[in-house]
Amino acid sequence: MENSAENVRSQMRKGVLEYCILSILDKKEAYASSILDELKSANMIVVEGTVYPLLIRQKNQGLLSYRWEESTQGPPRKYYCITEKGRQQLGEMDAAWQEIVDTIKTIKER
Amino acid sequence: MENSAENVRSQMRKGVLEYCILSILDKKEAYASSILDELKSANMIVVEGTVYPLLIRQKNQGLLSYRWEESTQGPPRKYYCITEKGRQQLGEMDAAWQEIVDTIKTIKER
DNA sequence: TTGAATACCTTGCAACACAAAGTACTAATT
DNA sequence: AATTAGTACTTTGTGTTGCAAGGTATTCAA
Repeated sequence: MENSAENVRSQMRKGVLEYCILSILDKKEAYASSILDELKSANMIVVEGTVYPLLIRQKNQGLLSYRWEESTQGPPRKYYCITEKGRQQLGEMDAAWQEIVDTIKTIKER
Repeated sequence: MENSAENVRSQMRKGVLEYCILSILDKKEAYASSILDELKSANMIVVEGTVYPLLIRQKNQGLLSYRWEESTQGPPRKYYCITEKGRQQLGEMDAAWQEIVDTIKTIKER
């Protein structure tokens, strides 16, 4: 029922992943697999079944748009791109993140 | 369906709250209402319905123990205290938290 | 005895991450 | 031509979490 170390990380990822993905797409458009690679290289382990539904959710909320692009290596890719609304949301997330970081610092330092 | 700013914060709290509570109890024992007050004063808005079940969960996992203490002002208080196992878990959470903070820094700086 | 303050607890719901399985396209083997 | 490996996208079901809303119980003052 519990894999302590991994479970701790999994729970902390909640809500933060969405922030990571918007941040990645704020720099340049990308498709799901490449986003997965970037997250892994930044030490954030995630799986497909988490990222795909998340991208669809964000698209349905109007935070992202996408276009199909042919690939010479395999099936076509769905390139996601942040929207204006997505940038606003990202701004809110930057603030929320900073708040949480500060809160924990406050609690720890007391 | 959505109160964007608040919802963003609520989602980010997931998994982090547990960390905050263990951190607070690592310094000194406390009862639920006083923990709520400390969280609020550190800018982490939470409600009773969140904290009580969380404390019970952590107790059931053996991370906390408690004792009842009479109060001159109202009903008796349930003072929670971190256990050895709780301290170990807290150590893992410290590492997990640092990892996430670093991950986001990495993504943002690229 | 009524009300306010304090403190604890429960129920039902929505959001999220994950495991596991499935679909579909391309290119290199066999 | 058929099979296999690689790439990419999608869906279903499960467990965990935070929250709103409501409830129980104790003490003390008006």
